[in-house]
This record gives sequence, C-alpha cells and structure tokens, in this order.
Amino acid sequence: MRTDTKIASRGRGRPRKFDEEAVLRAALQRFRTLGYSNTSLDDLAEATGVNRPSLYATFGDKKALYLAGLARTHASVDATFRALHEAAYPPEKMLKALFIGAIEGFLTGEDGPSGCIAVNTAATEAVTDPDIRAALAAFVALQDGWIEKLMVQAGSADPLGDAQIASSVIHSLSTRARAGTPREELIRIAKKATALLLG
Amino acid sequence: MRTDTKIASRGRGRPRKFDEEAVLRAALQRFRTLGYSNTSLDDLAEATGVNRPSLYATFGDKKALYLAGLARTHASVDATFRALHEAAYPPEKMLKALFIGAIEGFLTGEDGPSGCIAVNTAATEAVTDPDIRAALAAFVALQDGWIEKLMVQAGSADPLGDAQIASSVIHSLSTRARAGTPREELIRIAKKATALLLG
DNA sequence: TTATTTTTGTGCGAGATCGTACAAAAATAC
DNA sequence: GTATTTTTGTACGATCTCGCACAAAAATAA
Repeated sequence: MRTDTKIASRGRGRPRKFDEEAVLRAALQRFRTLGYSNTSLDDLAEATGVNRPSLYATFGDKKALYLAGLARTHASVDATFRALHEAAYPPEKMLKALFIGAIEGFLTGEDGPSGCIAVNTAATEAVTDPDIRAALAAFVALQDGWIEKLMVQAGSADPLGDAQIASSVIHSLSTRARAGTPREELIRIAKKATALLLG
Repeated sequence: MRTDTKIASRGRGRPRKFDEEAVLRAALQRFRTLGYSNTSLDDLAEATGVNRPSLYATFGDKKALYLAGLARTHASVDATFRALHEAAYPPEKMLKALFIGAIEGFLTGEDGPSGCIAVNTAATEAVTDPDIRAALAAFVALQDGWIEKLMVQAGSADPLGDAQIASSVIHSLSTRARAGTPREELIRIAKKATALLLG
C-alpha cells in the first residue's frame, strides 16, 4: 500500500520533507477513524510525520485540512464514478460493481471498518458547521448525480428516484460497516437492493 | 414542549433540583446537535442546568451519560415501533407512517435538522469505542427487527430483506436531513422507497 | 434542637489542545 | 563564499476539558 510520491523541488529555500498528497491521505485516514472533533493536531502530526507548524503553514488550520481531505475524497469518488460510467456495464454488473466497490472500501480502515468519511464524520459536524454541511451536501449530490447517470445508462424508468434509493443504501452500508456488520450481511443487503432496483 | 416532571422525594438529605429524565433529554439534544466528542461537560451543564459535580454523581462520566441517552432513545424508538405494529395499518399507510414519522423527527433540532443521534453521532465514535459500537449495532438491529415484523404484517415475501432496505433508506434520510436536504425531497425519496417496496 | 444524610456549587489541579513565535537548518541565487 | 529564501522543530502561552475535593445548603430523623 506504500505509494512513494516524488517531492517536487520548490526552487529556493529548504526543501520539504513531505509530499502534500501523501500527508493529505494520512490525515484523511485519521479523520475517518476518529471523527473530526476527536482528532487532534498532535494526532495528525504523528500520523503524517509532519509537525504542527508545518501543517499550519501548508494547509491552514484543522478545519481547512479536513475540508481539503473531503475535497480529495470528492475528486477521487468522482473519478471512480466516471470510470464506472465509461465502462458502460450491463445493469446488473454495474450495480454489483457499485455496491461491492462501496462495501470493500467501507470495510477498510486503520482500526476496523471505517465506512465513508463524509457520511460518518462530516454528518456529525454538519449541523453546526455550514462549510462542512455544504461539503457533505455536495458529496451526496455528486453521488446521487452520478448514479442517476448510471441509471439512465441502465434504462431505468425513474433514474433519479432509483439513484436516490441506491445512494441511500450505500449510505446505510457505510453506517452498518462502522457498526460492525460483517461483509456477508452487507453483501446480502446490496443484493436485495439490486433485485428491487432491477424490478 | 415544556414537560414539567415531578421530582420525587428521595427520603433523607437535600432534595434534588432536577428531574433525571428531563436532564437526560436535554443532554441528548446537545449530543445530537454537537456530536459526542464536540460536546463538553460544560455544554451539558449549561444545557441541563445541572452543574458538573451533580452530573457526575448522578450519571457517572461523559460516556455513561451519552450511553444512558442512547438507551433512552432506544427505548423510545422501541415504544414507537410497538405502537405502529399494534396499529396494524394496511401496508401503504404503515410505510407512510414509518417514513414520515422518521422524517419529521429528523427535521427537529436545536440548531437545524439534527437527524438521528445513533446514525449520525454514535457512528462517528463506533470505530474506536466498542461500547458505543455495540449500542449502535443494537439500535440498528432494533430497527431492522421491528420493520421486519411490520413487513410480515404487510405480507412481504421477503420481510428481512425489505426491512433492511427500508431501514437503510431511513438511515440515509437522517444523514440527508443533516446535510440540509429540504423536507419535500426527503418525502419524495420516502415515496419512491414505498413504491419499490410495495412492488 | 441537634445529628445525619444527601445534594449543591465553588474551586482546583492535571493534562490536552490550539495556534504561533523564533531560531536553526538546508536548499538556491549571486 | 556570502546572502537570501523556505522549511523545520522546539518551545511557549492561552484556553479548554475532565474529573474530583470540600465546604455550604437543605432536607429528614431523633
């Protein structure tokens, strides 16, 4: 899993010891495990190997770092959906790829299955923080929107409606993964959803 | 909304100034708004009108208070489901009551729509805290189990499967409510789920 | 009235957490 | 070789947070 990334020279001055992308990935994992409020900057410094002053200089404060992580996830999910759309699978295969891909992602984590960072950590902060709420809403819209496109491709008579149900099931799969539900049960739920959606 | 509860005399000693149930309700609201980690005991003391030492003496530490709140929610949800089951509505009316009841609850909150405390605050802590994870799992199981009973009553051919999908949609409705999704859209999703489930 | 019991509320100490100041380090530019 | 620029890493102060000690308060029991 070690993805050594090149550290580009930034001209003058002492060179950075870290790669921004790699730091963001490590920080994101920590946020996903602990949640936003429960993750301290010491946690992040330890997890990324970058000390606090450098984190501040590079990303700004804790919230900016978290939002940058969410944006990264957003972009990554967008790319995954785009690829799935371009693959243009037949309906059943498409739904299987969609649900199984989600489940396998949700079952990963530093300290047990950690689900989706947006659904399970951003949602907690969303009530009191407008910026995080907006990021969560954008994430949900991204998901709904892409699945709607996939549903069109699958010949659905109600693409948006079907997409929102599929999306909703994925949200719940994330929550259930964090609750400790075993893979087989998550897969059973995904299969049931597939059956319902394919009518 | 003011529910003045009697404070029972506890025999000898200085009488309590607060009602345990009412304090639990107030604490729960605070946890639901802010999340577990982001709620301090000062927040709770202020919200409940009870100072920290009294909270400790009555409930134990912060986590015990949170778990007591979750248990209260668990019991309350259980009672709601029992009533719905005893009502023995026809399938469509039952699903409408189920979804609309959930939505209206999720749209309440001290500081905007706050959804479900279990789905949206317990899930955050569930990865690292086994006790909270167990409480979340129990909550999800309670919901799945009751809806399965309701599906049997509705004549479903696959009560457990249908129940898990309905339950999943409810989880997502909670997350979407926190993301700021307006009532009408939540209702549209609920209607779509109803249509799919009634086949 | 006096003793006993229970709760209240102020106050405290230890530790976590945030964000930054500042000097040392490590590169390039001249 | 010297100056300049950028990052690093230690150190610091301010604030928040937790959990509890302890005396004052308010009830009942004798």
